[in-house]
Amino acid sequence: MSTRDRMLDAAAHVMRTRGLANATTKEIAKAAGFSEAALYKHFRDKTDLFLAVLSERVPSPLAAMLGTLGERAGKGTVAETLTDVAEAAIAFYRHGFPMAASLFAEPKLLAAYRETLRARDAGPQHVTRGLAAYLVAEQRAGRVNPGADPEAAAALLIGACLQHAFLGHFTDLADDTQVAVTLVSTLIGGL
Amino acid sequence: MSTRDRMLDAAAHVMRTRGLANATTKEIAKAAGFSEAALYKHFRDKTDLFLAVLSERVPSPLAAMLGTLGERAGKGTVAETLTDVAEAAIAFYRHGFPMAASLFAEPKLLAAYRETLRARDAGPQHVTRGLAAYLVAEQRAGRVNPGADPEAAAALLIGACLQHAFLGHFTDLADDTQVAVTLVSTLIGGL
DNA sequence: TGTACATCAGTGAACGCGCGTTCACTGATGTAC
DNA sequence: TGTACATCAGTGAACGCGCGTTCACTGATGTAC
Repeated sequence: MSTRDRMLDAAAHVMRTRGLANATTKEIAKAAGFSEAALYKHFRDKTDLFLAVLSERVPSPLAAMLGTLGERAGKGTVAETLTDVAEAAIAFYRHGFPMAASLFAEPKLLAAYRETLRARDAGPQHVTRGLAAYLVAEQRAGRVNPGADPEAAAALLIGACLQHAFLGHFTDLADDTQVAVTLVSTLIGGL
Repeated sequence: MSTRDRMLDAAAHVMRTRGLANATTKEIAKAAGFSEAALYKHFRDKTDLFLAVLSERVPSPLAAMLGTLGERAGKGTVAETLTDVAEAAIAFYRHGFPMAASLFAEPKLLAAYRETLRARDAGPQHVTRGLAAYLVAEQRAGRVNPGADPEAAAALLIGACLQHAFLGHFTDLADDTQVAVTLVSTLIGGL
């Protein structure tokens, strides 16, 4: 593994475990096993390092899953597919939440990150959008109530997953799989 | 307004506009119109000041609304009540999100805040719980499908509101009222 | 093969700066007699 | 009413510290002839 990669891993680790405010060059260098000066051979400054971490160490298994979601339209039951999506979303948000939330402490870093997301045509809104596309396909296949609003339905499910992941950082919570199943069946059944 | 109140207002304002990382004693004192030294006549240290802001300047109109929700059971339509709740939740989360999220940059501050919430028996999980209680009442009144899971339904709606407020900090979004109405009708109708 | 030089990843020590915090102080207001 | 003192909110200037960043340097590796 390259020096740069080790630095990115170390930075991501420190950011996650100690928080953005305590992710100092000293801490990151120590965790990576290099001198602070070495950081500046690979990154222009600390902001450059943080943006690289955000771009290269905040993977999107969720986006990957949503990409293949189109192929699942019409296969299995809708409930099964939605439950898989919900479980993936919960796991993804739980892991990513602290780092993403941290950015709100540094508006300039947040703005810079928002800009790189925009350039890559990525961002949090694409999760809901991907799920909505799947629901549209299932609607066409007659497996989802034609009167339902796919965007809203996707927002309900993904939002509940985001909140569940968030609450996990405040209280001990019920089993994730259980939660995913219950959310999906309630969403499908209506009130 | 007392000096202390002006300091709390100033601190809250700086935290919101400049971010937690830039909410220095110098900035806060300047915004309040006092010297930095004066801050230390009213708060033991910076952490004490921040915790006071969190306790006294993060109001819970949402909690207040949820408190009176019990009285609305059986009155108006369920959809109307849920839409009101959704609108209030969106407004509340949009305003409070940046400050709450910031805390994840300072795990020690987050832990201290979590502790004060615990002591007051408050916290983010109470929003969903309050809404769930209302839904249970409506179920008893036969105005909500008895097969629905109230906790899950509340989590879907509140979660979608939280996510919508969060996304508002990333992209321009549709009108809040419109969103609230669509979410509620989709939740009620099912898939 | 040996020698002289170039390259380059990484370092230890120092830098200036802005931070949170404390200090001795001021000046206005209240109080006793 | 005047005088002497106590109280107390607030200040300007200074403090030590840890931060991000830079500097001159080292020592290993590659290359030319």
